[in-house]
Amino acid sequence: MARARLERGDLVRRLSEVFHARGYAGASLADIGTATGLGKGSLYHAFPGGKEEMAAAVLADLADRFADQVFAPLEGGLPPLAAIEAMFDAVHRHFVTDGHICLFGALSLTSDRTPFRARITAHFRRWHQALVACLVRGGVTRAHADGLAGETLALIEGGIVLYRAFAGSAAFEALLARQRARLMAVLAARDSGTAQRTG
Amino acid sequence: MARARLERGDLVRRLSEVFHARGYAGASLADIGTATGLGKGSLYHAFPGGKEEMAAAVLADLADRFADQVFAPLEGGLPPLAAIEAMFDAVHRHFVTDGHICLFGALSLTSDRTPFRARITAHFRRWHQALVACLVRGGVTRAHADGLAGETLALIEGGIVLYRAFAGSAAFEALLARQRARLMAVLAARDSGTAQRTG
DNA sequence: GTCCATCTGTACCCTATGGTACATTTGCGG
DNA sequence: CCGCAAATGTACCATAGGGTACAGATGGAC
Repeated sequence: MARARLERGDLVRRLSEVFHARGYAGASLADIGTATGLGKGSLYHAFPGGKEEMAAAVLADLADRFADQVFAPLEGGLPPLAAIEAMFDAVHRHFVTDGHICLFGALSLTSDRTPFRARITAHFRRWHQALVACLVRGGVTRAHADGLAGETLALIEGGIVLYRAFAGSAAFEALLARQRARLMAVLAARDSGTAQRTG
Repeated sequence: MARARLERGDLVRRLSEVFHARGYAGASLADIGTATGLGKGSLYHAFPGGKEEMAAAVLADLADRFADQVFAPLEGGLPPLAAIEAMFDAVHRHFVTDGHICLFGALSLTSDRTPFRARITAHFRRWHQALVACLVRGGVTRAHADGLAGETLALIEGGIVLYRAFAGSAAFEALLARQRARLMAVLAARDSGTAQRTG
């Protein structure tokens, strides 16, 4: 069998870049062909479902990455403090170091009736729940954890908007550091039994 | 002269809804025609520049609204506390009551080289600066104000992402209330001379 | 009522779009 | 070296895309 020119992982990464740069509706097959160096034949061989399947693959890849690097630490047995540090490290690595975008967020804003709506909701819901659970394990009340988790997600997603709007990661990185410190402080306070409120 | 079927304001609002629902690239002239009830003739009469001019008009309208309802209170002579309340009221009204989206944020995420890049940057930069200036007038140090302003913008933009992802405004409204309270607390603390840190 | 600029719908144009068909190449298993 | 399935490029298709041309409708000014 003829070897594929691109490993599937690389191919999906290229696709991710195209959708990132042009948006789903804005990414034409010609763009995709240029970005991947592949003709339609190869693309439709790899993704018989066409553009929609390509985007689905990118989303699935993103979901996997998050499952491994973000959700697993939060949901797993790691101590809450370490889990949250791991989450922020992963987020920083993903969005700053690797220069990715949150395609979930972009698709969420872009179109009302995207075929990916369910995936988007599931992604954020899982992230939120994992973070809440982790904070609760760290001794935070559920109500307080709920607020903190929503705030954290919003800061990250909004940070990415500003990241792109300002064409620089400084503001985004500052937001990450700030929220990381806030969560650390809350957990530390709970740990030492103090009833201090930070929200 | 024949009277236009739609006031320009209404027309722009309809356009806003279409771009909101489909994204810029995803909104076809057919969609726009359906949403406005106008044929191409009328549309191109009102916007000779086509789709791009339509989107520019929507953005200009949005910018005007923000200038009036958000920037003016912050930049004007209003007491900082009242100005910030006004800002949150306007944001709530705009995004929740009126059900609008932040087209700036959506466009920011969607495509790298959009012709609206400069407008997007300008919008967020002005908002950020106005908020910083207002907080500084309220006695907050510039560095602290800078952090708080970035955080506030990110929470609002990220809140909109979650708003749409969860298909409900509850989380967004909670975020608004939370951040409003936080800024109020900071200003109140400064006002009473306390050195309390909240970030 | 007439006039004329404004406004509007329709028919049309060219291009780019997503998608298909298929002949050709590639390279592992034997 | 051969066979064969995987992988690929090219030519092609039907349609929808944005945009233009233009004839007709509209309605205030006079």
